Amino acid sequence: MTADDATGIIRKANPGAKPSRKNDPEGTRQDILEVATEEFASLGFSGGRVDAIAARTRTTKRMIYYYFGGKEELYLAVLEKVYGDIRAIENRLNLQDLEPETAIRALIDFTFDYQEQHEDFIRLVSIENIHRAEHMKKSKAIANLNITVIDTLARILERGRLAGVFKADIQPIDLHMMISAFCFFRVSNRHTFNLIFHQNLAADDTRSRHKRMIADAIVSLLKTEAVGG
Amino acid sequence: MTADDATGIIRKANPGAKPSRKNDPEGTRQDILEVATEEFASLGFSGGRVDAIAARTRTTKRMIYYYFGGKEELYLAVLEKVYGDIRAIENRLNLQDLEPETAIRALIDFTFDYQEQHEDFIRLVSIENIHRAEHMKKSKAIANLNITVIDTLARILERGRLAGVFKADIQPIDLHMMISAFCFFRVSNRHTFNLIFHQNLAADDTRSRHKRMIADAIVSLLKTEAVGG
DNA sequence: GAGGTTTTTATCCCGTTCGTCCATTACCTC
DNA sequence: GAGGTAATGGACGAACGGGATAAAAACCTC
Repeated sequence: MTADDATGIIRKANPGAKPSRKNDPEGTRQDILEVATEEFASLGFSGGRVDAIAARTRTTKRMIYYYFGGKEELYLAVLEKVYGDIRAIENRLNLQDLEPETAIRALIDFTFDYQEQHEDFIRLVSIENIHRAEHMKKSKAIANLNITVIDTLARILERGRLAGVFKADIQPIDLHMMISAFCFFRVSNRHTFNLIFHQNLAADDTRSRHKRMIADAIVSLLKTEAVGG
Repeated sequence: MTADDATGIIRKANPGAKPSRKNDPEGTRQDILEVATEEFASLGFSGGRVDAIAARTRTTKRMIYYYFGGKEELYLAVLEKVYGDIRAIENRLNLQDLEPETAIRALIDFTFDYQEQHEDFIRLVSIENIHRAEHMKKSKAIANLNITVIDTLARILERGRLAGVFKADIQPIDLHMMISAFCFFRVSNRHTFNLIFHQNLAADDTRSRHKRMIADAIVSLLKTEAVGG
């Protein structure tokens, strides 16, 4: 195996000579981060291998330590990236122009689709919970993330109550938890669930049925007067 | 450290002599299984250490291999035990004498409490999903488990529909998924959720509020006529 | 183009960890 | 109590895996 094969990239054509090196700090960093995301999401923190990550990048293991410091810091960087992504998108949601019920349904729709399409995110969150969020606790970036969903929900609920469509007294965070729980579980637990109940939670018809069911459950909860007790 | 200290158990008093050994195959097996449950639930399959398990049993690592064959088989035995436990309890539930709504609320109540009280189970299920249920797939014991919850739910739904209290057309498995999702998420994701939203999902008042909310959501879903679409 | 800094490559190191080997002790049967 | 089987203990091995070291190549600045 020649050096050419090992690196896989030669940017200048310099026949007969050693392949020249091209520095690309940001590219290298991103490359590592992307591969690490896959590795950790797929195998967990303990299961993920630094050597395996290095092997799939176009660079070497040394660069991981150079840019990130170590396995844990790399994992944390991955975590910060995926959390940053979802918050950024959430913050761009604009639901204030919609009718309360429509707004809630739109938010559920978004959450449902996002979670379904970002299995890596779901897996990383699950993994982090297995670790009792011990890594996340060290992250200032995640602690400082601007969470607007709760405010968004609070305003929708308030408008709904004023309009008389929402009668139940539900706290925004609780509502968010309920929506997340539904959407998250379908993805996070699909493997054991499918196996035990002979289902296919990834199937199209199941998906649309579930989406409707979840939205109906939330909406009917909000519309129903508390039973009291 | 003497041999006495190392084993921790001397069943016969034979002063001045080596402590005698007592064979206890079933006890040894159970001992290992219990410690392994804690270890794997706490640290995951990759994170769990065979040596650590052995150290906390009253026996040695050799016995793990003698009785279970290896790390993976031990982990599978743990999985089979906890799944067997919950199914056994579920199968003993008797909800057919209750009014449909009361029965549903009782089932939710049970599920909620069981999940909350069996964090090890929740964690092991999460862990197994991280592994895409690859270990569980190898288990005949789990595949052959008798799942009665779905039948129970089906009968409650049917009775509710006949009585005119339940109007929505919901499939038993979907309903079970929804209930599980709620109850599971609160426990499985509590660490990241608490951190991000500055909550305490383990607090008493949160717990009872959530239990009521979940039950209300399910019940109002079932009682509400489908919106159609 | 010289000097210093940043980025990169190649190789080595040592603690950890799963699993095994072999000898020994308890137990059961006749 | 003799002989065979089941259960147990303790130490050892070999591979793995995270991380470190040293040196070279590219890049930037003046």
